[in-house]
Amino acid sequence: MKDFKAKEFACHTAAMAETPGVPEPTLEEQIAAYQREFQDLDPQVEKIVSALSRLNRRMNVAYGRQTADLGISNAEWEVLKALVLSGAPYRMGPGELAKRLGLTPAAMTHRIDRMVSEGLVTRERDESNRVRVIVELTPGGREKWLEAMRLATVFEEDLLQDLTPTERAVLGEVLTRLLRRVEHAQPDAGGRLSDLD
Amino acid sequence: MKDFKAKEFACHTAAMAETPGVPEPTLEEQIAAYQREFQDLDPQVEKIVSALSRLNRRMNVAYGRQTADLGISNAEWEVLKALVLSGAPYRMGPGELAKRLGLTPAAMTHRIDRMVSEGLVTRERDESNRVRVIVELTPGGREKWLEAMRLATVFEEDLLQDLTPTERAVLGEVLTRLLRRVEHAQPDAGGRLSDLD
DNA sequence: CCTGAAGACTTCAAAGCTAAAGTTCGAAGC
DNA sequence: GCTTCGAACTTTAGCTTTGAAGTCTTCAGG
Repeated sequence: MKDFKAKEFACHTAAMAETPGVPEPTLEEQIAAYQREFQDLDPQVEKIVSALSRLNRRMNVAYGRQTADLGISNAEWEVLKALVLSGAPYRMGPGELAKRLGLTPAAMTHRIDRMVSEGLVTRERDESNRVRVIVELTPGGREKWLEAMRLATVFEEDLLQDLTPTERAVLGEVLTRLLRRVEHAQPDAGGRLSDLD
Repeated sequence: MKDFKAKEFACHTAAMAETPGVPEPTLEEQIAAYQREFQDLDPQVEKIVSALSRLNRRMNVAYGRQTADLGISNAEWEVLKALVLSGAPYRMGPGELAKRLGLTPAAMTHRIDRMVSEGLVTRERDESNRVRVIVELTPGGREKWLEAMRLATVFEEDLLQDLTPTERAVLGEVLTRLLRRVEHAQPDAGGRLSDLD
């Protein structure tokens, strides 16, 4: 099952000292700094963009901890997710997976290697077309995904807990609209850089 | 100035074919798949979370392209940003920078190496305390940041263009509230995984 | 002074990713 | 039937980042 690294940041080496000198700027402080250094900036726009970015980062950290607790990495969770969402027999080719996750086929090969050795998926040649390879989720892999999902949904519900039904509806609608806008302006690949839908 | 790689994804090798067989699921399709595979899931919550994540990814891709056009990487842009936001003489120590960006001191050392060789920053020992090192933004580095900022704000304004003033206000307020909630629940480090405030 | 301890970087080996060059299999021509 | 092209992985070389082990500097005792 691999060594399974601690996965908790901020511990680069044995001791890392809390560094009282670097208090990490709040969102408000940061926006003030932006305005100081770059005059023609709409603070409202910057607030939205910065909050969105920070929020996403925090969420990824939270997901990373949860999956780490389950003994899988965030990278592995992404693969499990793609396979589960593909439905039914939970099978995909490495190339298809690579495209879905936004990484190169080479990286996919290695990632699958690891996951096969951990029993999360199986890899075999398609006998009806021996150029193809089939990656299939194992029951254990599916169970891991379910456990991760249970943790994730609890976290997400908790995160949105204070929002009123109206706020939730508006937030969902507005974000979807923004997403459509970028996807339309940028129809190509999804690229890398933190996926985790 | 380095080779300066193409930086355009989706071109893993010479030809990459548009792959008509993998249409990339829409947000709606994906949520439907989630509900199929995981019954007790609130579709509204999932919609918000997924849209947020996808939106963030697209934005990072957009930022990456813009900075690439300027001849700097996204990683370098983050360093420039931290230095500019620190204000005044635009100086920070490598350790401080590392903490701010959420990477290890080792990675910071290498990143600074590259940026020094590209003339974006200078590195020298603090003569009053020779254990410390001072990284200082060069005028050229500051100019790069300004150019990147100009592009970024144009993109951001364009992204939010369709939102009414009310929607902008609500979105900013709600996102800030969510951010406060996670930051409170998770006061520690910011971790890695796509920064880009 | 000299020594020991702690702090702030840097160096080193290993992991994971990308780009580019194989490798293998299937399908279309001649 | 043999050859050539193309598709779908895999392998190789080079980078960036991490974790752990130095190196250098400062400071507190003895």
